[in-house]
Amino acid sequence: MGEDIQGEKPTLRTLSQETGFAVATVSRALAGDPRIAATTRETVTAAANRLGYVPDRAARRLRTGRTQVISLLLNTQHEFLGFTHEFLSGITEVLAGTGYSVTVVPDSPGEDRLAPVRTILRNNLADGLLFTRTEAFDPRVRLLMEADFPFVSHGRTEFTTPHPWVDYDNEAFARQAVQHLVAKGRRRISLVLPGEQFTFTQHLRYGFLSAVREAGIDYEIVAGVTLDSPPPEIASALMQRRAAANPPDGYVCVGEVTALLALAALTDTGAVHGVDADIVAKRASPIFDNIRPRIDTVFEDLRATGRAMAEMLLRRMNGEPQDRLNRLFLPDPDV
Amino acid sequence: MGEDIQGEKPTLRTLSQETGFAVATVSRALAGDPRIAATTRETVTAAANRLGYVPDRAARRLRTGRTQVISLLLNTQHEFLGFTHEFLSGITEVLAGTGYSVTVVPDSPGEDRLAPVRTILRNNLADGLLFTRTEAFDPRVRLLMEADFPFVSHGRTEFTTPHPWVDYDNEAFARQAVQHLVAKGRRRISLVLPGEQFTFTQHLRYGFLSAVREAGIDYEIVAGVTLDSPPPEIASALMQRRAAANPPDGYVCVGEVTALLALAALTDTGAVHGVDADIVAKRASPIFDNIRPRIDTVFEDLRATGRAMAEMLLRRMNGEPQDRLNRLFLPDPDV
DNA sequence: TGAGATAATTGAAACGTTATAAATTGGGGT
DNA sequence: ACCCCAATTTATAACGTTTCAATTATCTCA
Repeated sequence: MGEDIQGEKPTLRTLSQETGFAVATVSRALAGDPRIAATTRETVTAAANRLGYVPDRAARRLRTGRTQVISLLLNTQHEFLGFTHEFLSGITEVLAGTGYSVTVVPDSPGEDRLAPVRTILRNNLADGLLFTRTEAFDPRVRLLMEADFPFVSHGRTEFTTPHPWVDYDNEAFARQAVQHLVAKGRRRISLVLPGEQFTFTQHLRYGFLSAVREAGIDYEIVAGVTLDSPPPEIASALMQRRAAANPPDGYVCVGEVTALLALAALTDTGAVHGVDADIVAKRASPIFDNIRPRIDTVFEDLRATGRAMAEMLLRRMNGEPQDRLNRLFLPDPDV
Repeated sequence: MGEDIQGEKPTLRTLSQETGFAVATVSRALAGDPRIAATTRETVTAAANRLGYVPDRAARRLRTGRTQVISLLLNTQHEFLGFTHEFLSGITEVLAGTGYSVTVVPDSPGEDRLAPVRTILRNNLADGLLFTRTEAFDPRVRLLMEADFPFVSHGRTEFTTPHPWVDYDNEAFARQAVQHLVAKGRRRISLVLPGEQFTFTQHLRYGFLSAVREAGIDYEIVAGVTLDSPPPEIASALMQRRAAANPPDGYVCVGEVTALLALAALTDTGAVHGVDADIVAKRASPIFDNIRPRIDTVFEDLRATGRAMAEMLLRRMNGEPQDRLNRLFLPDPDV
């Protein structure tokens, strides 16, 4: 491999000198333009490989306006312990080798959620966008659709215009979790919901309510806190409830942290998991395998989610019709 | 704010027409060149603000060769549950507003660890690099030093040439953990180490060994597995040991997963934490607050680590002498 | 008053690529 | 032999920025 240290980084001009063709010809040969003779394309490609030519991203970007960048809005709050890691791994896995790079942009919950999107649009910082924690009438979705900018949301919206999304069937999860608890004989099931603004909160509520009603059992949705409340607040809400009369005997937990909080609340009030109450949790990491007592879980594969979103974004950027680009992950109970 | 939709994106030429100065003058005025009259600078800056001018990254990059990008090698294996999230949050926190963006590059453990670095160097994909899991004679460090490319490693090396790094004092952690267990009366302490190639493995071993020898107690380093082994393998190694004669009565756990495994091993073999054995763990997330029984922990602030690394990289890129750019985080025991 | 310096500004080139439009080549048909 | 057309190739401009070298305006001092 007598490659590099050749001196300078090879450019189209280098290839032009090397092959004798003009720069423009070289460019089009590498682009696979059918108007360039097949023999020429071969010659040029061979030279490019030999010299280790790689197109300069800045130059291409300046000329074409395409950035070869995909941005991910990284939310600072997530209920799953390995959310960022798994999700990001899935995304980079798909994008490796496509020439796209992934930039991470913080999406602080307190601040204007539109600001980072505006910056990206205005300054042309990316060719596509991925984000999570989608709201029913998410302003980011509205803005991106208006701008006709490629994106995939993690979570659906309630807009009538279709757009690409990847989601997990939280309605089915909630329903199955309740049914599982009912099968264990539980008669009063408790649920902590995420903030009202998120679409998946509605899905969870609907699945939960329809299942408890169908089973004809009692239920309660913990008031005053959401999944995003500080854990101590959730803990104290759960504890207070257990201290009162007629505490729940079943918990549906939408994430790992809440599941641990519920488990701790049981333990700390002298209740025994499996006897006085049961927990069903959605999880994204394997840690529950190592937590005692074991609690029943449903796995949400966030790496696969990241992969699906990245693949879908690539297809969207390739111009596929938007209304086909949707994917709903169904719960795969390991309970 | 009568900004945008002005039609076209404002460029230096727009500002030139707007202010009457030449493009070159506008450029230097915005750069704060002292050879440009103060009044001119004001005029130009005002116009830039009014029109919402933002320099085009591609053009600047093409011209200057600087990418305004910092790359993070994201390892797929980490012992801490929120490693990626916390670390990345710290980095983006510091880089927000500096004009640098962060790209994430996968660093797969099985593959050549140099490959992504080579690509970044060769294709000029970034101005600086951050990475973790540093080895004693890390080939990435060697390559980057040769190329005189700015980077900060998470973890030290054993090269004689100094380079910027941020590290956690794992030797002190191991020592303190042992001392804590000894103070509780424990006499046979067990440790699972990371792979031998990592520098911090040596630090952990040294701190551990010197503390147990000083205390004159027994110890064992779990054989056949490392922190990166699949959790079931670690679990079975721990279980087997507990089933044998004279099991350990103390565990030093370098991460959260191992701590949970140790706890599960105790529970599953009928031993009681706090009675038959104690665990001290390093943790990076608050989840242990919610795990019962409570185990003693030492907190490693990975968000602060990310911040420190990003800040240090900025300083390195600004030309500060390398031998000053080091930071060792000391364990802050909450035990 | 003007020479010589200093301050301020500017034209032009370049970074590496792609797209447009024009130029060249080689046949085929008459 | 000549013209026309298709097949290839090429020169050129442009994307938006920075910087070198050159120009112009302003000032200082004999």
